[in-house]
Amino acid sequence: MKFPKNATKKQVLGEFRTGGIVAAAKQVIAVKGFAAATMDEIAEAAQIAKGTIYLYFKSKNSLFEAVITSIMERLVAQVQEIQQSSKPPKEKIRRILKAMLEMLDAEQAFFRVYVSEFPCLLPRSAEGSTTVIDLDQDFVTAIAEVLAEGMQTGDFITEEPRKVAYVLRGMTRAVAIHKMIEHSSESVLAALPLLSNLVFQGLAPPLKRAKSGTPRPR
Amino acid sequence: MKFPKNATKKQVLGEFRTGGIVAAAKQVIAVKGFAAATMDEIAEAAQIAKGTIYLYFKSKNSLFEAVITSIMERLVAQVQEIQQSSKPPKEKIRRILKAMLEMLDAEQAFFRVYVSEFPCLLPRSAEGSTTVIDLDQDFVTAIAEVLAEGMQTGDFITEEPRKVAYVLRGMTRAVAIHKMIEHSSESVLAALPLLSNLVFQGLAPPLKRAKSGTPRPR
Amino acid sequence: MKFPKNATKKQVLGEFRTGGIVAAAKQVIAVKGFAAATMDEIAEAAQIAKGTIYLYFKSKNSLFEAVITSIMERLVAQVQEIQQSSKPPKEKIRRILKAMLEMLDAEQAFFRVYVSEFPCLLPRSAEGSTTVIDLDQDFVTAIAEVLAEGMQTGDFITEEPRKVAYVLRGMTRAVAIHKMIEHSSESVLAALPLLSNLVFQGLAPPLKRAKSGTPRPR
Amino acid sequence: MKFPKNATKKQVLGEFRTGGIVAAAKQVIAVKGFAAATMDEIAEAAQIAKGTIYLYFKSKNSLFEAVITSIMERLVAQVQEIQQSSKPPKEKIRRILKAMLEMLDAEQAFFRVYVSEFPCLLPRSAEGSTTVIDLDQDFVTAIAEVLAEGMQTGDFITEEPRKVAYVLRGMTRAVAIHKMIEHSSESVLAALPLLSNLVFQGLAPPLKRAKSGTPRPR
DNA sequence: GATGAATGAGCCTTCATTCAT
DNA sequence: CATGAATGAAGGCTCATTCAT
Repeated sequence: MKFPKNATKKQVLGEFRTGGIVAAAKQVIAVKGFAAATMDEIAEAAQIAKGTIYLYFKSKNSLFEAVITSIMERLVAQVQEIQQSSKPPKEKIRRILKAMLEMLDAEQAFFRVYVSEFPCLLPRSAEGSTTVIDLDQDFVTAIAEVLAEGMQTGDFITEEPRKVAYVLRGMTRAVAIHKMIEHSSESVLAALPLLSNLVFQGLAPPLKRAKSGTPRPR
Repeated sequence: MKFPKNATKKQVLGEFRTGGIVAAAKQVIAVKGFAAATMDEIAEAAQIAKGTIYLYFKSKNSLFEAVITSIMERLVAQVQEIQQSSKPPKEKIRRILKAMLEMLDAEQAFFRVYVSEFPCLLPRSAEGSTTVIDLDQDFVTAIAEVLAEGMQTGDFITEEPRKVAYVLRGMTRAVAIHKMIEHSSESVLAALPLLSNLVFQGLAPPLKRAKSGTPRPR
Repeated sequence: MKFPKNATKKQVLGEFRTGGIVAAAKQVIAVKGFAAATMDEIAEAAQIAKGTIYLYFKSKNSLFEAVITSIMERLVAQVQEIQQSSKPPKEKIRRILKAMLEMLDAEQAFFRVYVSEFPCLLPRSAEGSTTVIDLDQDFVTAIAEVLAEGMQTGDFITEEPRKVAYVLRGMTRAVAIHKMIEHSSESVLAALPLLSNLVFQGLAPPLKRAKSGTPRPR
Repeated sequence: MKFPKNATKKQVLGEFRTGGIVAAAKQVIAVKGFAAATMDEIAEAAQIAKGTIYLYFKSKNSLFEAVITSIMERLVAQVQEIQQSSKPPKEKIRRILKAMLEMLDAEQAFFRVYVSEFPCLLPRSAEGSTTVIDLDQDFVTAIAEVLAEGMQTGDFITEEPRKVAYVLRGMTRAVAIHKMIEHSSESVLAALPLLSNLVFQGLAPPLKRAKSGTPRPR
């Protein structure tokens, strides 16, 4: 009666359910925010019974963690792939910025909450898993390593690559916030040249510029 | 029976209570977050009865608005003062960055929520006053005008000063997030050189363009 | 220092305050109903401080009792005067009906609650005084005695004068309810002929009985 | 999984709960009055958890509406059935009076509030449904039409059938109030002959009586 | 006496979680 | 496994009452 297939079936079904619940939760959270999202609404959006959610998630908080994780995992994977590729550091940074901006465009609806209530969830992660924090660390680490690499190649001047990694992320988020508050119709990705320039010049070794002339013509 | 003094006394007492409640709320929110902070806790922290809060604030939301406003007002005032001063644009930007970083150091406990749930509150502000949004707009506008000024003096090259203003703020917040997550003991203000450099170089007219004079010759 | 005049003054002032509070309470209750009327509103309507009410009334309930009493006292006085006058019974009943209808017109605003929540207050009267119940009893008794008198004169045939007294009152109230619900612009008093007729004919000794003597011959 | 039976089971359970809650609410309200009745007490009386009530009723007010409606619906149905029957008008009125008095006996406990705070609830009905007002209108209309019918048959003299309909109801309520206040052990229904007589004579065309003799023998 | 700021018990309502079916 | 009715703890808010001024 118990084939291996059966186990697989269950696993598949399980992942199917899990995915549907997470997707539904993401959608509801995007509209209502973390606190205001109720299990009833999520269950309805997922077209399952409320009790069923508790077969796959220990609690509301663990579901929310899964939601954030599902977004971060993809982004972290992309960034790590870029980091481990064989492009020059500046190109890597450009691609990372691009990936972040694209994610912000894609998850725009969810973003309001993603940025906003995210740190609020950090303490709660302590409950069960440290996955969200861990993922965030992986993300930052990947960027920091690209920066460190760029320092060795002379592309960047950065004494605190980790801190700068946070700053890069903060810059991309800021663009999304700008779009959100000012109701811009322009895509977040459109800010890529602006941010690239800012970063490349900003992190460039100052000597060259000092050599070539004064910024303020007179 | 009705001296001016009497009125003053009440006003003073009123502001005293208001201030105490806001301070208590700020503290509780800093620990628990907006949603999790309860009026009971805030009342206890303020050492008054729960009902008393409602003598000074219409609702939980309006109290939270007052908390955010109390922080933003000071920062906006500083930034506007800097903007209207007669310093060169770069110095203005440096001072604005400094003010933001100092605020983040001062409100460190509250910051987790300030950054985090801030956008979440924007829609709610519509309820009563538009003060929070308005303040935020004033804040961004002040920075954007300094950037615009810098563009005319040739210090900065920025086609979208407003968007860049958001980016500058995002960068300072990122430093606070870095400190928070990595549990750094270093002050947020310590990142001022890093950010100043990044911004000044990042926004500086590119060398080629600096050489050739006007960006768009005609 | 303590003249009799002083005492009088206090008494006068006391009654002045009491009257003002009762009037204010009546007005507020008329608009909001007993339960929804708050001491704050009453105080505001009376243009005094909330605490002052408690100098003259033990509690919200006792204030409400005073409000009802103030209305009933006048009506009871009128009815008793009519009862003790030397008019024929039918004329007395007519005048009593008129007095009740006029009261309902006069207290129209308050009536919604007077009729409505009045019995609800009866149990509460047990708290302090039995005045409201007592007044109501006096009222009913006066009418019942007129009916009894009319029975002796042969004007009415009523085996249960008390019960009929309640019915008469119920009829007048019904007219007020009709006006209230159907939003009639006609005065309640306009129903006096209708009610008089109904009562005089309804309570008149039946023809057969008048002729044959005993109602059930055999 | 989804038999019609299943649906029925739920429906049955739902009606069971609804009925139990309404019954419990009716009982609590009868003792405490509308305003003083708390959801806690009602839940306890219904032997369910407080939250369960909200599965079946949107709010305290809607529960109260359901309570009143549950009583009125039966009465209105009875009265309409009587009105549409083929009895002579006088018999119809007698039966309507009987139905009203029986209802008052049956709902004696609840009556104090039914009469009392009922008009107070009318404005609130506007919130959701107009059912309570509608039912009341149907009730009055049915009676008024019987009266109009009686006018055509020459049984009654009534220029304002609607107003008289209110008066008839007011008379029956008065009997219940009499019983309540005077703590009579006699049933309310016992007043049927008294009221019938009063109404039939009171509404009878006066000419016949004038013909057959003088009301006041001398 | 008069005031009105302060109190805190108590209310309605929500919603995460459970468990019998 | 899935369900969804039931639960009950907890929160925001009101308001009658008190008391220091």
